[in-house]
Amino acid sequence: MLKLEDLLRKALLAAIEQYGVFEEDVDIVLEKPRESGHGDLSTNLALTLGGRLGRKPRELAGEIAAAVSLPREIIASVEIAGPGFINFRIAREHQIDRLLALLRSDGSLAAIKTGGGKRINVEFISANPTGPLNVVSARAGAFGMTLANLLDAIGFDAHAEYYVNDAGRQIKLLGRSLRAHYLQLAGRPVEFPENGYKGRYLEIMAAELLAKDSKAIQEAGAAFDDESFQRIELPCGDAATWGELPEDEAVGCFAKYALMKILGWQRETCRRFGLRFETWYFESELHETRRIERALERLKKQGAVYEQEDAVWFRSTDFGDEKDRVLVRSDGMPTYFLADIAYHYHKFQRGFEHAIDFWGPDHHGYIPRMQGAMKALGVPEGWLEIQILQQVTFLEDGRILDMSKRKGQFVTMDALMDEVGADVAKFLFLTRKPNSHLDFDLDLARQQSDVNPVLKVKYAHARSCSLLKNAAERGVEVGEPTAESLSHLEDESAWAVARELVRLPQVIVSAATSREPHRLTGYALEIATLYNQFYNQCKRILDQDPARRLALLHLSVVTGHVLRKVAELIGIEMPEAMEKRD
RNA sequence: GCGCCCGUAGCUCAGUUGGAUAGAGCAGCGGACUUCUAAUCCGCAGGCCGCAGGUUCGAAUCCUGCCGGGCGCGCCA
Repeated sequence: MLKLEDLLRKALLAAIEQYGVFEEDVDIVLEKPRESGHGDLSTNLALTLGGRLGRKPRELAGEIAAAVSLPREIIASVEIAGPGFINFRIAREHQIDRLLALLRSDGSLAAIKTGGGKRINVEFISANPTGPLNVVSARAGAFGMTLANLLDAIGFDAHAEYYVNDAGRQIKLLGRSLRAHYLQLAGRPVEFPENGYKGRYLEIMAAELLAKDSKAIQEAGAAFDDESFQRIELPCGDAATWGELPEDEAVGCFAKYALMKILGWQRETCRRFGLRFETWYFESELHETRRIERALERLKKQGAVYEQEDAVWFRSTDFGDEKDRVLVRSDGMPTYFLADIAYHYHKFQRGFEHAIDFWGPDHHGYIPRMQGAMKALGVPEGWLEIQILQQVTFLEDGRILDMSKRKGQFVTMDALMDEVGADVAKFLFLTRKPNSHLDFDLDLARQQSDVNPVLKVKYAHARSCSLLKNAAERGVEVGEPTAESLSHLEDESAWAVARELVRLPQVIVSAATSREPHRLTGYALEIATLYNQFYNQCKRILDQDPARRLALLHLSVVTGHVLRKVAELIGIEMPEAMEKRD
């Protein structure tokens, strides 16, 4: 695909030299016209050039079209149309080559690997470890993972990362909350902490701890066997004795236990959702390795810091923020902001050439100060890229669900997967672009019916598989598609599928570079629709004469391959058969 | 009040980074099952692309100003 565009660009450049226009003067845009009647590729070159040269675009287009020289076996026709578009129609032989190139390991999907193996860090979800993962994290999960997959697909080395805020007030509050639940269950009067976590999960956790005690602790700890979680350590002793400890110490033990349990849940939820994080980065590590102080020192050295009213401030107004921000509170505690600076600075030091963060819309006001801090630390402009994922509103019975964690009334990511399945959820999240709000109607998603676009895609895939299976059962030798077999592709509906299939490399590149993974789902749906149309149009493929039959079967081979490729990027299953529904 | 995001069919949203006659799904109406799996397909109807200016060959897309909605504006995280 890209090679073809280069060829056209070169030819067009040669054709416009006569007007004294050279490569550096123009940006030649080639795109697939919306209407297939307008050819396979189109350029607006004459339109943009017309104004500059003081010529009528349509006339100019005619001249350029006449001057452009292209090999016949690649470009079948060059036409001018509309106000001055130049439209190219790709020769059948070359379209077939492109279809075949999709299947080759050194083909068009290899050609888009232009990232040079550069390491890119993609951080997403990073929810507080104070409860089970909330559904609002699911969208970030789907986007982050798919973007990481896309970056890998274009030749980068993407590194999915989860930041764990396992230090600070929230954790203390978590410990106090669990302790209160535990003591209450043990029949001891205790005041529940203000703003404490009241979710059922903590009551259950407390009950389990009360019933099984050290055994529960051992079990929770045993869940962490891999490297990322070596920081997780068992709390001292057993729960029965924690109640006797001074409150501060007891809180520490309860907090450790709660953290261990909750991280276990969160990790399991991510696994179930198909999210593979290469690193779980713990905030506590930043404290232990003194990176927080070191980041502060560095900011001080740059003169970006001052003291006022016992607190330490970052001069973020120097970097376009609306006010300066506190780094160290007057009680001597570093703020979340400072820890986050240290974390991102360390991310930079770890050798990533680029970092992408996915944040919720409630954090957008945080961007200027974070970017300001990176700049102050000498991190190159643009190194940190922050993507804001807009809000998801969940609807049930036509009403908006309140997702507040604190009130203990929330829908978990696990509940979502129980209800609609991971694939449906992922696909639906990825049908909207990142910066538009998403209404997720649970009643609708629960229906395993045709309102679910993902099923349409899966069905199209299963259909292509069953067609091939039936062919085999009838003794038809299918084998691999070749230029010869596909040369018998005649049906217009089949070519409509083919033309869409060969766009795959471009779709991947554009989805990756624009950070808009939702283009993948749209593409998959388009393929499914076109394939269904084709399937309806070309009745009884297996009863056709052998040459045509083989061409259509081979088109199905490529279709299946492309759908699986997209599914792999999105992280969903593509079944070979669907259960028959009556 | 200031900042960010959004405003496209009755509903939920796409719109290939400024292109040709603005699309899809659902809902509505009418068709196609002696089926290679109908979870499908075909047709009809549905639009002031929030409003008003501007930029240019050309704007749903870019700029400005309004209107409407969401979110944010802590020594919280």
